[in-house]
Amino acid sequence: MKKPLHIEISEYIKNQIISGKLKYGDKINSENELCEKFGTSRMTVRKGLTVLVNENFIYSVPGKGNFVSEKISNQYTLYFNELNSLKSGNEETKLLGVNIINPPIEVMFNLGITKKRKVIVIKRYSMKHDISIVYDIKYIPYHVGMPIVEKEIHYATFPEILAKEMSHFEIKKELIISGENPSKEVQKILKITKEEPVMKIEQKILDDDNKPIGFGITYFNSKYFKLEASNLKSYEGD
Amino acid sequence: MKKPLHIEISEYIKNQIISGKLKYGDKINSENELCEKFGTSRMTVRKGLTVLVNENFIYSVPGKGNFVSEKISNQYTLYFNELNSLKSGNEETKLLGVNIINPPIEVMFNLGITKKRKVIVIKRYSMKHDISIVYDIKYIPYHVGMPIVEKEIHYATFPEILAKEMSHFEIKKELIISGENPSKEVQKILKITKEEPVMKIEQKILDDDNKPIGFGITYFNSKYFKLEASNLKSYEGD
DNA sequence: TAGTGGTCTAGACCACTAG
DNA sequence: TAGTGGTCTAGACCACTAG
Repeated sequence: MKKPLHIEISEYIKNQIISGKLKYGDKINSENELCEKFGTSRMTVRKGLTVLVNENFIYSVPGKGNFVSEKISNQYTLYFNELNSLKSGNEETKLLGVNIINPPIEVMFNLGITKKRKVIVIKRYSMKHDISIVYDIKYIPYHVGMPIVEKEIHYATFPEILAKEMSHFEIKKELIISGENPSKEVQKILKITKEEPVMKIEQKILDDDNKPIGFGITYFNSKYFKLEASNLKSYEGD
Repeated sequence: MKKPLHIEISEYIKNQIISGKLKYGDKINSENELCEKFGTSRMTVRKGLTVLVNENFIYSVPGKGNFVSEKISNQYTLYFNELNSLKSGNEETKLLGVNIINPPIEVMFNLGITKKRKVIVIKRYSMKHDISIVYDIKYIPYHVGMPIVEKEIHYATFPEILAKEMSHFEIKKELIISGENPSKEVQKILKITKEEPVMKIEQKILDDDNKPIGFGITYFNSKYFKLEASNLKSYEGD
């Protein structure tokens, strides 16, 4: 397996950065210098540099050159799947009920709707070894003729449920994570006392125009569940 | 501002996907078809497609063609800065103390060290409008001659503190987020009772060989702080 | 065998930068 | 004015796919 030349070029620059030879703000070799050094054409050099630009190792300033980026960042990648968070696979998801109701205030606010608009509520919870760990509530603005498929509701994640109604591209998802003492309802489902804290994750799904199309709240028993995040990105993280 | 041709090509494909004309698994026009359609050369077409590959809209199968990706994912981007989480800027960070101690068990475990190895502890907290919101503790394995700069300890984030010791590239960072009842120490600093839950964020910094080089715990008063994440990526999220 | 994407060449013209 | 990166062309050869 011979490495393509453009990969060799990007690794050459990357090594200069990792080894410390090049530091933040430094100018790297110009494209023409790299062409000469590797005996190749500019298109090949540029292909190698594009990789580094995408990985945020370098940035380019037209007319001046390519420069090393500041790499320290506060950015992490987090995976959140409200049903499958307990990765072991021993868990069991139960559907508590599906109803059409008048929206509570919190839901009106988060979905940007008035109290006249009915919403569908889906309540589910997950157990593992007979311990209730997750309680999940979803709210979706109701409109007549909405196809609600039992199997989906039972096993699908929120984006999956909503994807049926729209192109599944360009969905915006937001999470708000907090800790709180459980309400009576949550205490009952998770079988905990008021003093045992839960992690609350609010999930908002927005369409292309930033209009909310779904709002969910997931409560986790803090004793049995922790969220994890890291700065290593992987594509298709399911 | 005339748009570059390769951008027009990538937007053309993107629109086909967003509008639903192309769905998951569908084959998009071949590169040669796109060349003809846009009256351009293959390199330009490929440049347009590369953008879509990087954004995970399409993937290519050599010998067959380019295909639309599955876009639903559970991946979110989270920004975490233990000192600057209270974005408003009204907050004030105070240094409680720096000490060299024998590591507690939790720290030994997370740093992968024995009890013989001393660690540096840095304790800081942040207030906003006279309310303590964040209590932050950092542990770093001690070695002689370690340059500890007062100003850095006071104001720098964990990766920044550690970056001095190594190339700041290729740092791996992991977060574990949970909810819990505060210990006596945390109660005192955050001025809360045992019943008021805190959000606990453990931060582990690893070097290239996955060896821990720093461990931190940040406690947030849940009443005043929530973590946010979304699926929109932005580079340089500071 | 015809078509596909992957790599690469050797040029070109452009706007911009900085002395 | 010389050098830089941004865009684009019109080719080439390759390995792979699938009928």
